[in-house]
Amino acid sequence: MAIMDALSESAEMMIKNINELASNGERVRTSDLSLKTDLKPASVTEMIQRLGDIGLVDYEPYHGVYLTKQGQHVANVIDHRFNMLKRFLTEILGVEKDEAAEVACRMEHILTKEVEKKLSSFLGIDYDEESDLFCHKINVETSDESEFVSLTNFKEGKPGKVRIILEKSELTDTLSNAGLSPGRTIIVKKSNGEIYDIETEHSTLSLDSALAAKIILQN
Amino acid sequence: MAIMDALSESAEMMIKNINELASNGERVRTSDLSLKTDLKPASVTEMIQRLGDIGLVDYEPYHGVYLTKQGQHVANVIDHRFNMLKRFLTEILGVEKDEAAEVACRMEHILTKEVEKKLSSFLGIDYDEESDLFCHKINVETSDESEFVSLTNFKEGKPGKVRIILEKSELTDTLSNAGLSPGRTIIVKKSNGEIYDIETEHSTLSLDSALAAKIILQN
DNA sequence: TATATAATTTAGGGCAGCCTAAATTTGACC
DNA sequence: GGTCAAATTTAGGCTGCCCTAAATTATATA
Repeated sequence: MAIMDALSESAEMMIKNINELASNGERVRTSDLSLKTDLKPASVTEMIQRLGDIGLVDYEPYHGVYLTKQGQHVANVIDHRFNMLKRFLTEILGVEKDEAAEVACRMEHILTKEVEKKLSSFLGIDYDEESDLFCHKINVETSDESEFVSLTNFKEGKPGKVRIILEKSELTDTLSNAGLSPGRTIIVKKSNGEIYDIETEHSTLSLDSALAAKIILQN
Repeated sequence: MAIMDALSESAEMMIKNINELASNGERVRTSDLSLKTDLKPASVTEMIQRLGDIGLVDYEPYHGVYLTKQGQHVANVIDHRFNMLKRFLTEILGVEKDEAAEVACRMEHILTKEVEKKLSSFLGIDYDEESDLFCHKINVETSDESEFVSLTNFKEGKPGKVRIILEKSELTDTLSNAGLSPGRTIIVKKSNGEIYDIETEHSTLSLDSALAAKIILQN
């Protein structure tokens, strides 16, 4: 982990891009990295030489690079962090896909291992302490069919399942009694951005936007 | 907002620190900024000169700086982002306070306005579109007494109120029936990191850590 | 296999952000 | 009001990361 702490955002991005271009077993070429990173070839060369010096890539002049075991580990960690952050931004916050990807791409270099673990468990991903990696299960449950969005962003008229309730007031019990609790299915009947009319399995109710924002649904 | 996009992390940090040292109406001195930022005085001078050039601070050589209206706005935005991020990290993810502050301090420079808004509404903070500021209410509800942490991190023997349940299986109803649902008070009787023995208002039960991690409590 | 072209690297330059060391200015005290 | 210590700025250097232009190497093709 001391490895990761010493890497700059630029260095990590290069490793990430090498990993993404390394589909087959062949070395990744400077020109391909240049295209993907929007850096000039000379800048790519400079960076991969530096990465070679610290043992993260195997660099053969004029013939490209591949990730070493160490480099692969870094790539895996970054990849996992990116996926988690993007999922959080889109599914929980309701940020639009492209912007979520951009922001996640900046944030991925900042996360600590601790925050990574917590976010992981928040999103319901298992972490394997042994291998120090938890990349395997990340995409299993993620289908475009089923997205998590806040009630304020949820499509009207369609049934949605309540997945998360972020509640700080005493209204919680009221909501639960009305059928609005994790696991229940509800329908957003009507909304004007201020007030949200909800139909639950055995009741109807209205919420203000502040409260609605705290309820996360899955379609 | 185009202003914020052009600022480096270093520049934003300097503005943030100037703001924090500007308790009274006096100019903030180079030496104080040097101490607070862990930069050498010469480096501080260099940065505040640059900030002066772009109109974010009023810089008088040998006499320190204060934030201009524009600079104050930047400081407010950063401050708000920091508070939101720290709250999210501690209350929602259960990250320890100091680490949360460190990570939030890095992330605050990356957030876009869009993500800022979404996170804001996720945390239940109102955003005033008119003034383009939403800093006023951020600290109102934040008391050190009352923190949100996952059940796996919750102190044993102390009562806690269930605030969030992240549940993906059919166990939700069973938990609800047993008294473990948002709004209910429970006590973590005993845990070994694997199994958590819980006492609810009208029942007792055991959870595995995977499930326990999905339950967020407030003390 | 010689050569033209494409790919890559080297050389050298710029900028941001840090540093140290050497001026410079301020302000307090006699 | 002069002097001296402390605070501040200037000067100049270094590194990371980016660039362009020139040199070098690889390779495809005649």
